[in-house]
Amino acid sequence: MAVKDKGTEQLIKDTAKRIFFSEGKLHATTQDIADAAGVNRTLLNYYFRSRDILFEQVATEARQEMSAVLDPVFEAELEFKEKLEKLITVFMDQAMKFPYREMYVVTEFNRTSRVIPEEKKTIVKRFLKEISAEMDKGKIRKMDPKQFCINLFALMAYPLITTCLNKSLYNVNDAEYLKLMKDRKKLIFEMIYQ
Amino acid sequence: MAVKDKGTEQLIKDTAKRIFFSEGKLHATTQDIADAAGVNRTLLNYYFRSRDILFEQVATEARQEMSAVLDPVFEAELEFKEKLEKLITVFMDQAMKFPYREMYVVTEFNRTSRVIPEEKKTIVKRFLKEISAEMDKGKIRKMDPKQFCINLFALMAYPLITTCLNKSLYNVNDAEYLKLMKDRKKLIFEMIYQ
DNA sequence: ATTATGTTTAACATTTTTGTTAAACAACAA
DNA sequence: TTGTTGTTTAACAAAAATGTTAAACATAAT
Repeated sequence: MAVKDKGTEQLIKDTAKRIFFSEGKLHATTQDIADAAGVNRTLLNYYFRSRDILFEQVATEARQEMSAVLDPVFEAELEFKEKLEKLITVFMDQAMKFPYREMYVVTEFNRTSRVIPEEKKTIVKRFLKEISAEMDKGKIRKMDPKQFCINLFALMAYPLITTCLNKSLYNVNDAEYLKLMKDRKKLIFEMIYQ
Repeated sequence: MAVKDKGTEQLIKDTAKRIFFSEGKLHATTQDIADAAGVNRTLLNYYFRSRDILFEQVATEARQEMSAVLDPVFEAELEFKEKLEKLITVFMDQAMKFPYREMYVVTEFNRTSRVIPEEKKTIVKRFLKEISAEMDKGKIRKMDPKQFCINLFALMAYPLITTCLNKSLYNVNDAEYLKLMKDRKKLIFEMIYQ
């Protein structure tokens, strides 16, 4: 019945991630997750003690996966232009796979007002400096570098957390919306980098 | 104790809206709402029969309020440039007051995959045509009009649903973030209209 | 075959959240 | 006063979600 390859513990976590981050059911119950994983609900307690711990663990891994993918790009020794292109590609590929992960992190953050680790803030600060330097060079429109950063992430993240609404609003099917999202990579770059 | 001016029923709805849309506690319990309103929880059942009905009613009003504010702008007899400026001002003022209303509508939409009324789709179609015409005039960068629309709403909405996260990430206080958001009105316009 | 170990299950217990009822209360009219 | 209406409350009931326990099960080591 259950796929035992990677072990039940991993299966449960993967299922929880799928339900939360791919299907967007951010408030699924332990029973929902157990059913989707094809295991007895008790196993969630056996492996994770409590629902809160499972949720926290999954959320932490979500943040870590996001960092694991983005940090190397932020810290890469690349020209700003290349870094920006890379960032857009990497972020959007992730967000297309887990359209609700971003939203989950945001809502969780609102709920708990978690503290952002200094190391993360340092990365952001360095990126803001790079943006500033690029503005001085005249490569991008002059503005508060924070605004540039906010624009960038807004353009990347929002269309993916509103996928469902947009498909309905603009009358496009899955394939067409996927194409729109793929096209956005180039489009976003052209919008913010001149 | 309770402010009885507008009646308890209205007080409960207003409190629910505040908790959901201003404070972002999208999954507050009936007890949470009753406490915040300073009334007995039973009153929520007395006035609304069930939690679901209260939630549905509040969600419906949220959509109506959003429409009441946005539709007149969409349908106004204005030059595209003026319409766009107006739209940005109106939408962002609303979103600053109820930063989570947008997110609530999105998550609710994901959960229930509600059908969007034809009348709403018509408004969107007309707006897309206006965008198209403006591109032909060379007033805005050429692209799929849907992409233009997606960009616009992304730039307006996302920074407000990530307020909490951004303040922490960029080390800015409430006042500074408010200024950033106010400045965005002009900035967004300049970004998408040349 | 037996023991030991980790895994899974069913049955039960607890907690949290929601819904119902009947009675108390206040304001007002007859 | 009494009755009427709508509002509020406390006590209770029910449902939903979560957590615990002990026993069954499988597998491999002794």
